Amino acid sequence: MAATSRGQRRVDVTDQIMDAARRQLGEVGAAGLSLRSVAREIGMVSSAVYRYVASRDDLLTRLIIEAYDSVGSAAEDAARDHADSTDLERWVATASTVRSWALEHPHQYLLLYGSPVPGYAAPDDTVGPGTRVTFALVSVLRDAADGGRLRPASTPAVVDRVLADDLRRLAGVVEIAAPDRAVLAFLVAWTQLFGLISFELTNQTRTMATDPAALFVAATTAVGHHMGLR
Amino acid sequence: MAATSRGQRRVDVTDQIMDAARRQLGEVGAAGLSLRSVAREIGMVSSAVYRYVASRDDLLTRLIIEAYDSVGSAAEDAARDHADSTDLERWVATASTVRSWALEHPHQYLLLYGSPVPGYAAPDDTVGPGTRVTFALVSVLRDAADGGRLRPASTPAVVDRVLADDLRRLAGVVEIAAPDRAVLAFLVAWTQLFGLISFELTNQTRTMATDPAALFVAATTAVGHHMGLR
DNA sequence: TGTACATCAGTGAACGCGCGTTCACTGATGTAC
DNA sequence: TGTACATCAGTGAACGCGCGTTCACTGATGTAC
Repeated sequence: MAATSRGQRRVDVTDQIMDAARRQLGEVGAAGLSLRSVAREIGMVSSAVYRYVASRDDLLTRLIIEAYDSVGSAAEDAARDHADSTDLERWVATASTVRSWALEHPHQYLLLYGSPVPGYAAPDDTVGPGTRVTFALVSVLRDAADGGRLRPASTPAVVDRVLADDLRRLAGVVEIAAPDRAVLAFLVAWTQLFGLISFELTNQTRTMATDPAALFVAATTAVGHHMGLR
Repeated sequence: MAATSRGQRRVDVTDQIMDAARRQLGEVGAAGLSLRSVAREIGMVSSAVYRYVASRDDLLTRLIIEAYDSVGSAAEDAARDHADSTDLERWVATASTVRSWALEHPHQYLLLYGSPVPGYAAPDDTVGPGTRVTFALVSVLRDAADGGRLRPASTPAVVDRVLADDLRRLAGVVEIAAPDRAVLAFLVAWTQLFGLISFELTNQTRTMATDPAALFVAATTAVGHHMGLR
């Protein structure tokens, strides 16, 4: 019996394919990723990779799920590891972890949060993993709210009936007991977070900050504070 | 003499090329845009478009500049048209105009603020037009500051020396006389704005808001208020 | 106003490339008895 | 333990496609005298 059984070899080769795909994603971006060049890289004939992957779209889907799980678990870890810090510090730490992940895996980040890949429609399997980061971020707010430590700033109430309903519904979905304006502040914080990361990655902030990390921390602290975290 | 002189015809055909390119951008995205299909659409042979456009990259560059100018002037108009409103209303109006433009031209927006196009590097000509939107947004803050109407919220000062220098330098570049924390708040507002728009366009907020415009206004109002606008 | 020449727009063929996907095949690895 | 058969991984050729870009060419539009 060989040291590598048929089953073992199958997972090894699948790993090789995913590794190569991830590497190529990092070089040419999602739109340029091709099965043929993945096959070439691991020394296989192009038709052979069809034994492991159903199609190019299937490969993209796997990369997406993998990436979502990767950021997702990084964020979850950060939130868990900072359970003893102040709420605000914990928020900044979790957000910073998302940023670090993005800087380390720029193309994977852009695969998730950049332009849609032309001709590709993400299947429903990607939705679940996609919510992990957001839930990790929300958990910081929830714990603060549950602990009665939330001090949301009072902002002008431009929240109409429909929006108020949405905010309350959202609060229910993520199971937090926080006032509307805290939920709204979370949405602000959430979009600001990804907006700044995206701008950093696409160089829109190029000339702005000598120390981008410091800017990120300052911005994240400000919105976290505004959300009511202390 | 023909009604259409050689010179006139030249601009007509160039317009046709740009129109077709813009349309195709809207269908296949920037990565999928091809000179050959643009030529096909306007009933020309592919080599003929090289009389009007130096290369595919050149076409992309023109589309980018055109798009930057389009959002830029829309934002400038909005800021000008609301010069008599309150600062906060003016801010929300200008931001909403950017959002509307993005919803009307999603692929042009993504060309500017989505993932970089693989194999394409934007030349320096795009930098100038690219700053127009940002300057239009900044002008709202500047006018409020100049009028002595700015009431920036006090946020925890996690602004170290290096960042403070950057913020002061930025304030100089955009010629506003506002405290560090207002400049920081502007960067928050600016990234939040584009972050939310990007999330709307890529459907990340799909299930969240019944009325996305209401959410946008509420969010923009909150950050505008936080920036010190009233 | 008419002629000679220069400029320019558009043609069609070609080069060389890479892509996703299918299919009949060989040979090795496993399984049942 | 040995043999017969089934399963599976990988091969190589092929299909049909679209792409960017170059080049020698024709014929029409302009310009100078």
